[in-house]
Amino acid sequence: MRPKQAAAPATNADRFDVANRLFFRLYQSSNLMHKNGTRAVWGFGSTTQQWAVLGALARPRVRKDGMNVKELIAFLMVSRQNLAAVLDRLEARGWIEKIKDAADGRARRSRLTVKGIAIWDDMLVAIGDFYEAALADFSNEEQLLLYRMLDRLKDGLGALNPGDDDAAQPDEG
Amino acid sequence: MRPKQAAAPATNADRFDVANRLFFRLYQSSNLMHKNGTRAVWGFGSTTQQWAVLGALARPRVRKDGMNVKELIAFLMVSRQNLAAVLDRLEARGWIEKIKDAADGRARRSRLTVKGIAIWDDMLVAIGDFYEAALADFSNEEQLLLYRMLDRLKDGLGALNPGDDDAAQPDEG
DNA sequence: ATAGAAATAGCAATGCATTGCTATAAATTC
DNA sequence: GAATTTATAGCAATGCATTGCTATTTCTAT
Repeated sequence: MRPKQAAAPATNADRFDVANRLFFRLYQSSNLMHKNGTRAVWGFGSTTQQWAVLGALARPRVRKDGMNVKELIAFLMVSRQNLAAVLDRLEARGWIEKIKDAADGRARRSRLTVKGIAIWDDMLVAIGDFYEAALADFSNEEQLLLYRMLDRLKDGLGALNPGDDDAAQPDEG
Repeated sequence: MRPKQAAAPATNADRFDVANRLFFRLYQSSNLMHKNGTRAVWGFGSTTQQWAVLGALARPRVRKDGMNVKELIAFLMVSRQNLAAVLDRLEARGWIEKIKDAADGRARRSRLTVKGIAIWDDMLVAIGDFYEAALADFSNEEQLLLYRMLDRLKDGLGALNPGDDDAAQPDEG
């Protein structure tokens, strides 16, 4: 049973093979990002996951009032239990503080402290160097293209969630 | 202060922002891959990392004689200690066995058992479905493009390793 | 006011991933 | 033959990430 067209369409095996390599590269890239990224900010006592949280809280629109746990979970797409541990470490180090939400008595907002802001500003230099080195082989256009494809991949992977219909897309400013 | 050219060249801030979003999407995609991928093979009692090891050992060229720890570390790009724990779990479940290397008395080769091969064949169906669903929004050409970009990203991230000069690239057949 | 939903906190377990250290056995090199 | 390197194993610690469960406080809807 041959394909009808001579243009050599991808077989199921071909498709599986490409997808397999794709996700394997995702797995390897993620591990390397965490390993070498953590090394890049090791001098500050931080890790990649902590820098993700700090980066979320440092955004201009939320820097003043912080974010509550629900917002951070939606933004970072991690579990509540995982996030709580990271927030506890950041709080213990004095980089963030938990304040009561003025509007909602149940909620507590995590906000950068003065110390946290200072550390973050220093870390930004190391993070910038890390980005530059890791993406040295990519042009600006390619970086944008890769970002957009990873964004779609994230959406494709997120759509597989059974219950999580609240996959709201917070802005990223 | 306006840009000199009307073509709006990328500023340093633009470059940082794109890189920042790119790695954030990598972080999110990886988390989702592990979470939903593990759900996809949960019925078999497996996880994504275990399926990566099984997939490595199931390749035609190594299926008969297996791989030793050093080869697996180079292939999967994980630490020795992490791999040992995963291999122990697979061995305890009877999916792999550790045999003595005929050529090198120090080395032990991890090889799929008959049971492991049977489970892997079943898992392949679930994995194929997972791939299809996660990449439903991508054409064949886009999947190939994304794979190639992730491959380069992996290389860029791997080049940041201080000591690891043995970043040999094993084939993937 | 009462019931239900939502936001947080905590306990417990499993698995992944890293680093650092030591020890043993076998191969290689000199 | 002796010294070094290589491959594996084990112990210990830290951090990330998930799931499942319960409890408390507060807000909202009836």
